[in-house]
This record gives sequence, C-alpha cells and structure tokens, in this order.
Amino acid sequence: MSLPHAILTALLEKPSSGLELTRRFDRSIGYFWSATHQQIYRELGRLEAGGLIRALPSEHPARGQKKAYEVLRAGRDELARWTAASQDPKPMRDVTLLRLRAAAVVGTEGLHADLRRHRELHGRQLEEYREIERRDFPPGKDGPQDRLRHLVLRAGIDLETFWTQWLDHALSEFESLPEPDEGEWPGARTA
Amino acid sequence: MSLPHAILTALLEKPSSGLELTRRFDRSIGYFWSATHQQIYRELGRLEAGGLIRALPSEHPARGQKKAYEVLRAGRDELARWTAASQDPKPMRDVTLLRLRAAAVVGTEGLHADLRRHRELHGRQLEEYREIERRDFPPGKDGPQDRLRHLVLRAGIDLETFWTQWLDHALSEFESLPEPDEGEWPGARTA
DNA sequence: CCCGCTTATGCAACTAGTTGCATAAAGGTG
DNA sequence: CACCTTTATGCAACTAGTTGCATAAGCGGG
Repeated sequence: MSLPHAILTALLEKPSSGLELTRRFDRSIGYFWSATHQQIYRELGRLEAGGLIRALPSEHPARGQKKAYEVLRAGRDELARWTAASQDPKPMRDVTLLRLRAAAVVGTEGLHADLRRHRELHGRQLEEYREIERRDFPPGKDGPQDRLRHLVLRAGIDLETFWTQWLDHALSEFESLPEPDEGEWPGARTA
Repeated sequence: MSLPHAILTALLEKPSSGLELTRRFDRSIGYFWSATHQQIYRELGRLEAGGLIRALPSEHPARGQKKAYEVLRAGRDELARWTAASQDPKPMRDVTLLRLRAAAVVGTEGLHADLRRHRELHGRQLEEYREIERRDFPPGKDGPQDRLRHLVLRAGIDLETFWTQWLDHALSEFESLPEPDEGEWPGARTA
C-alpha cells in the first residue's frame, strides 16, 4: 500500500494535477516507484474521497480541464505515520535471475543477446542518474533535505552500478561457456 | 507471468509435490522469486490443466495425500521459449527509498530505528548467502551449470552487500543530521 | 466549419499476488 | 479412543497493478 503515499509525497513537494503527477512519476519519483496514469487518477479519487487531499478550486471544473490537488492536514499526518511505521523489507522478485536459473536447466539459447541489451539499458540509466547528480547536487548543496534526497539518488546510482558490473561478469561467463551442443544440458527428466 | 516458469524450473531440477515446492520456494528459489503455497497449488493446477506438467501416478490419490508432479515435453519447451524470449527489465518499486523521500518532506521521526533494523536483516541475509556459497560452490565446482547457478547467487550476495553498505551510509547521515525541531522541515503547504 | 492531433481525465476488465480460512489424513499422548 | 498437532492440499475473497479503450476540451490547418 505505497502508491497513495508516493502521491502524497509528490503533492507535498508540489501540488499538481493528475497529468502533471503522471509526468513526475515518469521522471524522478518513478525511478523507485513507478505508476501509470490510470493508477494515479484512481488513487487521487480515493485520496480525495478519504479527505487526505482536495482539489484546488478552479473556475470551470469540467472534463478535459486540469484539476490540481493539494494535501490536507490529515494527508500529511498519514504520510508521517506511514513513513515512521516499521515495515519488513519484502522478498525480491527478479525475472532476470529466474531466467538465468532456468537457463541452467534448459540451456542459454537466446538469453545471451537479451542480457547484452539489458547491459546497455542499465548503462544508460546509470548515466542518466549521474547526470542528475551533477545537476541537482553540486558540492555545497547539503541541507538536511538535500542530503536525504541525495541518499535516494545514491541508491539508484549504486544499484545500476551493481547491475552493469554483474551483467558484464555474466556476459564474460557466457563467452567462456562451452557450446550447448544439445545434450550438454542434462535433460532433467521429462515424460 | 513468471511464477509458472519458476515452478517449471524447480520441477525440472527435481519433481516435487506442492508442499515440497513450497519449502524450496522458502529457500533457494524464493531468494529471487518468492511465492506462497496458495499461489503454488493454484499454479500447479493450471499447469496440469494446460498439459505442461502431470501428476506422478500414486497408489492412493486422496486429499491430504502427497501428489508429486513432473514436467512434460510441452512444459520444457515453454520454459525454453520463455527463457530465450526478450523481456524488458521492469521499473523497480522500492518502499524504503520511497519512505526516505517522504521523510525529506515530513521528517525522519521513527525512520531511523527501522533502517537500523533493515541493516541487521540485510546483514544476516548476506551471511546466509555467503554460507551457501562456501557450501555449494567450493573451488573446482565449475561446470557450465555450476557457473550459471553461481552467477545467480553472486547477484544475491552483491545486492545484499549493496544494501548493507548503503544503509550504513544512510545511518551515518542520519546521525549527522540536525535535530528535527519541528519546523526544520519546511511545512510544504497543507490547507 | 469539420478533421485530426494533443492534452487531460477516467472507466472496465483483466492478471498477479496476498490473506484468511477450510478440509482431511497421519501420528502421537493421556 | 478422544484429542491435539503436524502435514498436505485447496477454495474464496481481497488488494494492487496492468491493459485497452472512452470521453471531452482546445487548437491548428485546409
């Protein structure tokens, strides 16, 4: 149950309309909590119904008309409560690792090329994060809030660094693997 | 759509009953693809209905009776197809990073202690992985399959290493942060 | 002024994962 | 043997996220 809290955080940083939020989720916030516009609109409705946010008054509130929201006191309190509450880290689910384990059973055919592609994507993401770091956190920008936000970005940078390095390692392993001449992969029993 | 493929992989490694699978998902497989027993039973039913696996013949197939499954040819083919197919890495969702970003707006109250707890948990997980590495991948065990499986474990080790280091960094930042004397966190507008 | 494109909001149906509980057999204990 | 716990399987309802599409206003040509 984190989407509402992601939205509350975003709205506290800056009151926005649904579409503006969507744009922000495609950039900064989405780097660690992605959401589609449909999720966002639905959740905005719920948050408004629950009295945590409200639509800023507008001249002509009609369909196709921008509607900006701001956070109410109850919303801020809820976000503070949620942030402070103890939460267990949830077990991870990573498709790439699963595919690699499957490849150990059915063969690596086809996987190699896709991992190379992933290496490219993670490399690009890493560059993008580094760019943001240069832009948003020059030396000296180190108030309490800057430090916390920098910490979040740092996690993104270090994670992408991990992935690029791990994928490089995996790719070099693939290259030194013997050709899978059919039968190389012991045909774990199928009927 | 990865749970069925996780199950196919597990069953190819070793035919098992639902409960045995559940146990294995609590250990090795669950380290990168977790699943509850309800998910597993449901999916076993679907896979059987789809002709990808079949129940091994049993004397008395009754409720409360172990029922083991094995993978059929179609199941193996499907797993090979899925493994080789190109897949985009999906955007991540990490609650901890989200909480940290929220804390930059509503204050760090309470978060510190929970991050310390997470540091402990990740540290323990890291130790467990290292233990497995010592046990399952002694020097010399480096056939193609061992190499691939070791690669997966390596990812787990490196990820937990990242988290412990990042959390250590975060915790030290928290300690050097000024006391949040109410108002330290600019009260981003609430109505 | 009608056509198509962009901006903006939203519903409905679907898929995946979670939570809570039910059922039944097996095996031990008083 | 009546009761309790453990092993093993499973259904039903719920929550969260995804996909596909609908609606409507504004705006710029031809």
